[in-house]
Amino acid sequence: MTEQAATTGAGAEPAATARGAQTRQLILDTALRMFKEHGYAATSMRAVAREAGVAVGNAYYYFPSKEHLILRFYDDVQAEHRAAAAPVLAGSTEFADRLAGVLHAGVDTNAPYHAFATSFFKVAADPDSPLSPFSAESAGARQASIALFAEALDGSTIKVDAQLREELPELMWLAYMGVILFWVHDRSPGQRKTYLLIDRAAPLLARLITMSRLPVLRPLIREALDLLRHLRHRT
Amino acid sequence: MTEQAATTGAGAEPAATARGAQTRQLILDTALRMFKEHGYAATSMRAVAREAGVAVGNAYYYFPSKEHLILRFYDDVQAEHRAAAAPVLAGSTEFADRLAGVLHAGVDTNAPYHAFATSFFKVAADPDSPLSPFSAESAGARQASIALFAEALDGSTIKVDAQLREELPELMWLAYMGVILFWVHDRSPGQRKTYLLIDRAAPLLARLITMSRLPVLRPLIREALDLLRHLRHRT
DNA sequence: GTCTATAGCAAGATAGAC
DNA sequence: GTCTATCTTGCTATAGAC
Repeated sequence: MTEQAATTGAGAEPAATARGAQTRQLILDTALRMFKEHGYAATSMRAVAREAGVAVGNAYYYFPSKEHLILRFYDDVQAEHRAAAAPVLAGSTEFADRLAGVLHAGVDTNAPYHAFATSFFKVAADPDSPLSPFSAESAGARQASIALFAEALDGSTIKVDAQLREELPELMWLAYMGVILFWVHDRSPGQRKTYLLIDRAAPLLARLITMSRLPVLRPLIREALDLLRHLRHRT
Repeated sequence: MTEQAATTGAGAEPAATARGAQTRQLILDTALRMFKEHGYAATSMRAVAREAGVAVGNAYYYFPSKEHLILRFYDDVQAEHRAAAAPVLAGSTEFADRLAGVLHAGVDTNAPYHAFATSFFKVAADPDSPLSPFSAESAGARQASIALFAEALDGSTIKVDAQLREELPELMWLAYMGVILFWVHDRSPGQRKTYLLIDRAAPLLARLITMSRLPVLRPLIREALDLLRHLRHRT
């Protein structure tokens, strides 16, 4: 079992001594609890500090900004995601099952936070925010997540066009982002529509990927991949 | 100049008397000018009020929040989209050209404001906000936009599977939302990557849509459409 | 290296008098 | 409708204690 998700390059948040680590954890836990209870926007740094029994300055000593509190939270969720996905990755070699399983696990780990996920989703939507899934600061968590999808692909028996296979883990991660986007907007009880989407779209994608080697589709796929490579890099 | 864009159901912003309407317009014009000059974040409500020669409270009397100032602005831009798309819709019957043309027009009209478009985007990304493109309140604007894509489709010579054709305008609009999402994150000079995406993805989509009638793809398309119908309605 | 206390800034937003 | 005064909040600064 992999213990360590790659850490976000979020910058040093001091925790040299044991006492320091404890204080930092206290602040983080307090903040996340309050976020869950009252939402992100409605929870002020002053309130977090008061509730945790520390000075405001102390909170800022450990976390450069309010948003960085959530960044840490992302890391935790990502680590849980991998753990939650482990069973299905050990149990099936069917691509559709493995993909659906990892997506399921992703939504499951986020489920307890659906209520306040919306309140900080708008923060994550800002391209300039370190919270953006595309930002440099979240590169660590992103790479760890992509690696999880690579694992889902590699352990499957699906036959994939060689060029497509190279890009597929990142594309699967993109699909995951799409699922999260849907999930955030999903108002059905228990977000059951999101699960419906996963369970029915995964086999569809598996069939489409299998068909990627057909002569009719291959040139289309190749051109799409070429476009993707042009678009990927910044600037 | 088009007076009325489809209104966002953004709520009443008082303009009872003639003088009131004048004051409101003054505040709006001043704000938009300053946004364009210095960006959204760098323009404070105090500065807007001072520049317009009114009190801060007065600005808030007409606009519930700083973000609502942008909303009004966005309405104006939206109105330009249809006008900007008119030439290409009158000039070609090729589906790829028409789709690319409408998408181009959409990005073009937004282009001058890319720098502070992210500010609006943050608000629109919040599922609870009436400004969300998926919200009930923005249904009017959304339908108008979808109608524009329906026009792009109907005026083209492309052959489409009957069931797919029914859903295609909405799917094209969804693709447009995706393009905007990409555009907001696009840091390349002049957002040239967004134009690259449009110009190369549109022909690809056209080919894919044409192929939707092939026996290999048809069942896949049918199932995807069935899923789409299950997911569309709220709750 | 940790942590407190307090003061203060600029900004978004509001209350209530006129 | 319009103003002034005030509140709240993210965040910074400083100075010092253990």
